[in-house]
Amino acid sequence: MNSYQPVALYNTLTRKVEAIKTYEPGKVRMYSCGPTVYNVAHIGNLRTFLFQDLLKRVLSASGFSVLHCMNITDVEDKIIRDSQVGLAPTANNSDRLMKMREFTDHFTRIFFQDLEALRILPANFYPKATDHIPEMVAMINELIQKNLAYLREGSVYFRVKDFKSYGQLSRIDLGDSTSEIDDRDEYDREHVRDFVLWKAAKPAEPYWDSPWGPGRPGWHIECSAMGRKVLGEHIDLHSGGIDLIFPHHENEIAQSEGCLGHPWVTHWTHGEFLLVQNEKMSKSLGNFYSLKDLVDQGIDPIHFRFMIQSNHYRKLFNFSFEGLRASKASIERIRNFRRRMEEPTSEGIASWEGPLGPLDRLNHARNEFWAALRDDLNTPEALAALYTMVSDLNALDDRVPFSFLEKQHIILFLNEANQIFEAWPTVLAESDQEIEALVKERIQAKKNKDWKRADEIRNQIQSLGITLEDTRDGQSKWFRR
RNA sequence: GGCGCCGUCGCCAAGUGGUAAGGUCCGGGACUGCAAAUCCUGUAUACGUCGGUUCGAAUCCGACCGGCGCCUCCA
Repeated sequence: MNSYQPVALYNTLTRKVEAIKTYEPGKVRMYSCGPTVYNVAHIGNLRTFLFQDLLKRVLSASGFSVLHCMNITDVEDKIIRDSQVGLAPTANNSDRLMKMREFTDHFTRIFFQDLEALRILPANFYPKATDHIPEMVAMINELIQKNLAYLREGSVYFRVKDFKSYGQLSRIDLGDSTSEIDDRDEYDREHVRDFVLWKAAKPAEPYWDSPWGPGRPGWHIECSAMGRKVLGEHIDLHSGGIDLIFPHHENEIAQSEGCLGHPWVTHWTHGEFLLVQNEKMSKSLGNFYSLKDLVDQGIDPIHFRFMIQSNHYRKLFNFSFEGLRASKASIERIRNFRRRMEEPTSEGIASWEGPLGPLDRLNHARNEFWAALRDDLNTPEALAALYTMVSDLNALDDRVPFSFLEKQHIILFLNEANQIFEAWPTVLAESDQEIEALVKERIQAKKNKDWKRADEIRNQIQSLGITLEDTRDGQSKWFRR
């Protein structure tokens, strides 16, 4: 039996922070709404994926084994619109499907590159919608048999009024029927709230054959069908951006629970938006930065990762380059401290005796760090505990140098924390013969009080991305930035 | 119009009833050939405004102001 620490997380379903309950002890089945691959992801999308990464890492570090499934939406209106450009009106369906696949493959590749650059842990499964048409068709059939769906002109719709708990997640009041008044619906549904499960194909659109004629799945059904196939009939955790609460997640619940006849997802969790210049980012507004845009400006993806991870996932966050600089400086502080702990210990340094020594302070910080993360992923508070420890131990080490053992314990904790933040190295820096030689030459120049030559060498070394630090004993340390 | 979120030091941000964590930036000092790193240090009488509840409120209640989101595709 695994031992694990409870993790509390805000549940959109209950609007409360509550401990994650798993269907199977110690094992979290987690489903995340992934990208719609009709363009490169913008940094707002990436914030959501970073939130899911944070959640997974905290769960893993707390002793849970996480089975994670993230879908790739590779069929949808915009994908069809943008992928069919250049095809002759007479093109046949297999050409159209192939063209669409080429189009989505391109953006899917970029998506995975972004995940890698941001050190987002891969999911166990990345099912694609177009690979699961039969599963979706089967699920729609089930809903029709249960009288929760109906056919209209080659399309199939979910009958919302017959799913009694509809609106439980988004708290939408179905009693408000004013919206029906001006209903002049293009799809001829029974009710405006009804949503499409299967969309009849229009001319010159790629399609799949179905019992209801040629068409393609509606947007919501893929998550219900693939989640069920991959993770089963009881999902512990389902996550996505806050905008997916309605209608997407509400509709997923309707479809899945309509079929299963029992609750499907225990814990729903949603990440807040990222704003840029206090405005919502969206692909349709065209005001978005991609990760590549940042990299082209010389920004390290890790700095972006850290900036996002140091803010609470349920709070609106305004992206700024100033914030990025602050994040970079914060990371440097931790890296500097880590390097200090790696330095060799002088002869005869013993460990602290009595209370309030470095290990006591370390343990205090460690407890606060994990408690904050396990309390609804409170990263700002977790990092505050870490920074406080860094300041505290820097000052203490100035007065009473740490022993080798003490430093080793501190490094272990930094490695532990890095399992979440992935922002500082966990291995010793490598050495380099050429740099070593230049540093020796500079030390000699310093001894000769040849400051000009000493500064020359330092500039040369710095241009290689290396920083020098002179020490009291006339030696010099160097490391890569 | 309906539902909901947010407003804490220049910037970021924790704290949600007991008397304002932390980071960053900027200034002063120590150390230093100069840097870098590190340390020390620099009045948040104060949490959008106004009222209320309370022995006590940034934290609860009400009103108002400001910003934002969802209700249609959206991370």
